[in-house]
Formats: sequence, C-alpha cells, structure tokens
Amino acid sequence: MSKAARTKQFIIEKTAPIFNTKGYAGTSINDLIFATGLTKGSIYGNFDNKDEVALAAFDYNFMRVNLYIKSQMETQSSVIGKLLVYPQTYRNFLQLPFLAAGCPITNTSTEADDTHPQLRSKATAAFSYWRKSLEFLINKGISTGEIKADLPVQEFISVLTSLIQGSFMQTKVTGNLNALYESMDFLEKMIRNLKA
Amino acid sequence: MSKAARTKQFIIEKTAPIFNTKGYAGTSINDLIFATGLTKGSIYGNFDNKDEVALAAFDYNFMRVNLYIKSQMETQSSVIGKLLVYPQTYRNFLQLPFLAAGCPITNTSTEADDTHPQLRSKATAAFSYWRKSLEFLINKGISTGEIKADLPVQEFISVLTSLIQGSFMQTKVTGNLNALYESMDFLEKMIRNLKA
DNA sequence: AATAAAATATACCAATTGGTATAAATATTA
DNA sequence: TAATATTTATACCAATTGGTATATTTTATT
Repeated sequence: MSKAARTKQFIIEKTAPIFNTKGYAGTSINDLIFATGLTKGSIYGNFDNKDEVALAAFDYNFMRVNLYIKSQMETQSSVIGKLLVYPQTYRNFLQLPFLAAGCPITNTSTEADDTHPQLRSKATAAFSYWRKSLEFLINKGISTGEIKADLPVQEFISVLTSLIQGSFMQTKVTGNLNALYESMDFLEKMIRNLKA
Repeated sequence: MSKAARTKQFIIEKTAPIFNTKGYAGTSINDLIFATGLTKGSIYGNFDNKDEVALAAFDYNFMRVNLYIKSQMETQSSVIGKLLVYPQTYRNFLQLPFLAAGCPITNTSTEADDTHPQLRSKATAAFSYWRKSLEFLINKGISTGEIKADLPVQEFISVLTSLIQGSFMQTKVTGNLNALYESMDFLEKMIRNLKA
C-alpha cells in the first residue's frame, strides 16, 4: 500500500463519521481539515474535490455496516438466525460507532434525494444491494424448506427494511429507545414466524 | 391581519418547501430571497435570522400534513377507517405537494438530530404529537369495542409510524414505488386486523 | 392631509465557502 | 546516493455565507 493510498484511506476513515453526522452540505473543507489534522493541500492532493471525499466516505460507512452484519451472520447457521442479526444489530446501535450517528443510508437518502444525484445514486444502490442480499437469503431458506414457501418475499423485504429504517430514525431523533425496541420486537416475531 | 403578519406568512409559505427539499444547511438566504421574490431587508425585517424562518417553516410543513390527515379522517366514522387514512395518504404522496419533497418530519429528523437542537426538538415534538393522536384514537376504538382489547397499543404505534417513515423514505430515494406500496399493503392488513 | 409607525430596498460587512498555484518536503527508484 | 516522482504545506483567490445599517417607501392613525 503506497503512502498515497494510505493517506487517502486515512482521510476517508477520519471524515466518514463527519459526513454521516453533519451531512454533505453541513460538512465543510475545514471540518475535513480538522478531522484529519491534515492540510488543504493534502486533501486536495488525494481527492479532486469535496464530492469525491463524500462519495468515498459513503462507501466506507456503508461497507462498515455491511461487514459487521456479515460477520454476525457467519455465527449463525440457519437462515432465520441470520435474519435475526438485523434486529439484534439495530437494537444495539448505541454501542456500534458506525451507527451511533445514524444509519448512513437513511442520512444520505433524506439529504441527497432532491439535491445530490451522485450521492442519491449511491444510496439507491445501497438499498438495491440490501434487498438483493435479503432476497438471496430468504430464497435459500425457502429452497431448503426452512422457510414457508408461500411467503410474499418482496413484501416481507419491504416491511423489514422499512421497520428498521423508520424505527431507527425515530429513536435517533427522539432519544427514546422504545420505538426501536418495539419495532424490533415485532420484526423478530415476524422473522421467527417465517419458519415452515 | 396586518401587512407585517401577511408578509411573514407569505415568507413562510414560499420558503417552507425549500427547507423541506434542501434542508436547513443546504438552504441559503439567497434561496429565501429567490423563493419569495423579496429582498434581504424584507426577510430580516420579519425574522431575526435564518433559524427563525426555518423553525416557522417546519411548523408550517408539519401543520399542512396534519390538516390534510385530519380532514381525510373526518370523512370516516370508524376508528379503523380513520387509521386507514395514513396508508392511503402516503401511497399518494406524489399527488400531495406538501409531501412530494419528502416527509418534513423525516427530513428534519435526519438532518437535525446531531446538529440543530431547536429543529431537533421540533421534530421530537412532532413525533410525540403523532403518537399521542394515534394512542387517543386507538383507545377510543378499544373503549367502544371496535378494536381488540388485547392490542399492544404502543408496539402497534411504533410499527405503524416506522413502516410509514421507513418505506416512504426508501421509495423517495430509489424512485421505486414498490417498497412503499408493499409496506402500505401490509400496514392496511394490520389495521383491518385490529377489528375485535 | 399630516404625522407617526412599520415595512422594504440597497449597499455594505467580516467570515467562510470550495478550490488553486506553487513551493517545500518526503518517498521511491535507478 | 542522485534523480525523479509523489506528497504536503502555505498563501492566495473569487464567490458566497449570514447578517447589519441606513435610507426610502408604504401603511396606519389622528
């Protein structure tokens, strides 16, 4: 790994939480300088502009959530066990540094939907990826007979993702964990109920 | 209504959609000038600063959603009919100008949770009001015998609000209406299932 | 119609925005 | 180790930021 690549990675890691917390418009170059301890020259030497840092930061934030979910799923053998990783992860968001400032997909989506086409397309791709992973997992469960064959897969995926995004967001802003816990209780019941 | 009061109202009505679309940090005074056709002097003569315009704009955006829901509920006599107004409203968000740029509560929540205490507290109060209204309505349905007495009211409210917020947001950013429709289908089934 | 009060437009302000040019320092390679 | 390429720091830039002071116009009151 060259010095340049290492610096680039360093900038991404240090600024990703800032973008997730303050948003794209709310994060200035000075914020990036402060977060990294580097100078403007260093940052512009490694990235063409603020956009590029933001896009790389989103990828990084999304990847961190993904890797965590994936690693937790590996401890589970059943499809239902793997699906339960989602509610269990979001329940504990306060203990997970990459989720403490909110879900990067939610934060990016609401800011970028009408203002930043590139970020918007990253958020859209993230949703698409999430849904595809769920579809793959559920279909595997159906084919092995673990999960009911008559499950309306797409509807279930929509409900799962919406419950997570909506309840997490609500709890994040109100500071009241009940909405999250109650929604995750409900989701867990739904998941267990998938059993054939 | 004095001239001043009318101008103030005019500024709120013209700028509220901008704040909802671009967010607080993403909206500049020049945006307000352009949206109203007024000058900086007019705006600062009626508001102390950008914050005050933003806070008033949030109240206005939230009130518009509220008034619409309320008016739709008045056409329904049963509690279940009134509850069904929610999924029906959000299904048609593209036809509703005050929702086309996204739900003001979601947009404000994700931006303000870590950056703007005053806006955050408005968003929190909005959630609190929404939940109280639902609680009142559902308890009325339980006391008249329309709704199952053993319903876990708080959990149901959490699921309803999370499904709406999460699916609406997801659809808003991806441009794919399926996630919204499927979540609202599910929510409608849940609501009809409340019947005693 | 004259006066007082309120509302509005213009010009200005310092600070900050994102971004660039260039020089100095540091790594890499021959 | 010398030459070269890469990386970093500094100083600067025009444009924009939120906000103010003041002059002018409009509105309400007597």
